[in-house]
Amino acid sequence: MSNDTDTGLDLGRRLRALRLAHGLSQRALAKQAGVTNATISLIEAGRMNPSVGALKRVLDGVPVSLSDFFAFEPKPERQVFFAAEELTEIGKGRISYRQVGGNLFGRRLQILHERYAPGADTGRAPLSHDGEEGGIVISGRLEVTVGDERKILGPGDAYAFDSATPHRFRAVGPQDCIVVSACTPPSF
Amino acid sequence: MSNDTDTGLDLGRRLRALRLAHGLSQRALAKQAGVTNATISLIEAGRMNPSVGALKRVLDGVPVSLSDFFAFEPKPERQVFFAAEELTEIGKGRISYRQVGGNLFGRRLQILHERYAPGADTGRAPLSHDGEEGGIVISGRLEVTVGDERKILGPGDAYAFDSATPHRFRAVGPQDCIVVSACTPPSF
DNA sequence: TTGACATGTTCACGATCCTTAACGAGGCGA
DNA sequence: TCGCCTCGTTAAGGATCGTGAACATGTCAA
Repeated sequence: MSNDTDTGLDLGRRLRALRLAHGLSQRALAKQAGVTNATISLIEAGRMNPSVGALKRVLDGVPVSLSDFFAFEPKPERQVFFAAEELTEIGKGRISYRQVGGNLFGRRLQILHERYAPGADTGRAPLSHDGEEGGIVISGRLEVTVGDERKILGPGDAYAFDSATPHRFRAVGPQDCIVVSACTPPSF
Repeated sequence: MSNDTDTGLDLGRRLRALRLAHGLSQRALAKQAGVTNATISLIEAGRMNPSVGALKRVLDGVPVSLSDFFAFEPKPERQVFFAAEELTEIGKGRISYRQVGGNLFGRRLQILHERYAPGADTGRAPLSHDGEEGGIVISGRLEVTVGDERKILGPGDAYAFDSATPHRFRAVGPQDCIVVSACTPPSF
């Protein structure tokens, strides 16, 4: 750990995931929190060990309590993004189901067909509810943020993650975005 | 708040309560935590706003998680020590009741320093409320009637019974009788 | 392309943390 | 009483935080 200020807390990861899940830029969060964007950047980069007061101000800008912030346990790494050709075909009949991540999921799945207007945005997502979810982009372009990972997916690309991880979806580009998604347990 | 580093978090009170609850001195906690006793002292005094890493090290020495630490809601400040002249008089006539603590709202225990003039008598007590009470005679002689039992107590003697039982106190002998009593819940 | 804007990063510097090393108060046995 | 220990507090100074101001990159519209 050459340059890092390692507290063994994943402060940076935690904060970045939290911020992105709420659709905030570093400067936006900094403004709400009353600190500077440099502070956010350095904390997220793990290059500084903030004071409790500073961290509280930052979290008040989200807002999230210190207790909840530290209660959030970042999940162990797992494959999140799958290229189009990585999907496994499990289609039956005349419909082709191409499953994300092989047999990672259990059986209590609800599958949705979603359509995003250009620029549509899920905004913030609940920080922690049990379950898993995933989806496949059919057409258009979808920006997916999961934890501190962000990627723009195109037709055929897919995502899959644990619902406890903060996440966010946003359609980018000029056309509608169509996604087939699934989650468990079913969430009307 | 002249000199204080006030984060609105009661960091100092939290930490002190936690440390004392674990029977640790500042130096003992500091040693286990790998920080210096000065750090503990300054944090508890509210004269410094520790870094998250430092606070984590301190809490690891307890040990308590950051989440639990911040979830812990410190009780509203309440007076703990009372000088003799600070006890609030709630008696009248020939019996003096001097209560520990002025406002018992939200408390479960009422403690009284009682002084009976010679021959003073409580009469028959209301027998409705639940709870327990008891006391120790400090000086003089006290005739205690509980239910159908009656006894005269001298210095060092004590009593304890269920408040629902009819009871009565009467000072006997030539001198004042002093009793320290307690009951739960408070009876006003 | 160009400009305008937003994003995240980096750097110099004043403010603050955290340590080292003291101090005063209080308890206990000789 | 003395000596010795432990307690919590305080002062001085090097290390680090957090800021203000740049920088580099990417996106979008014209």
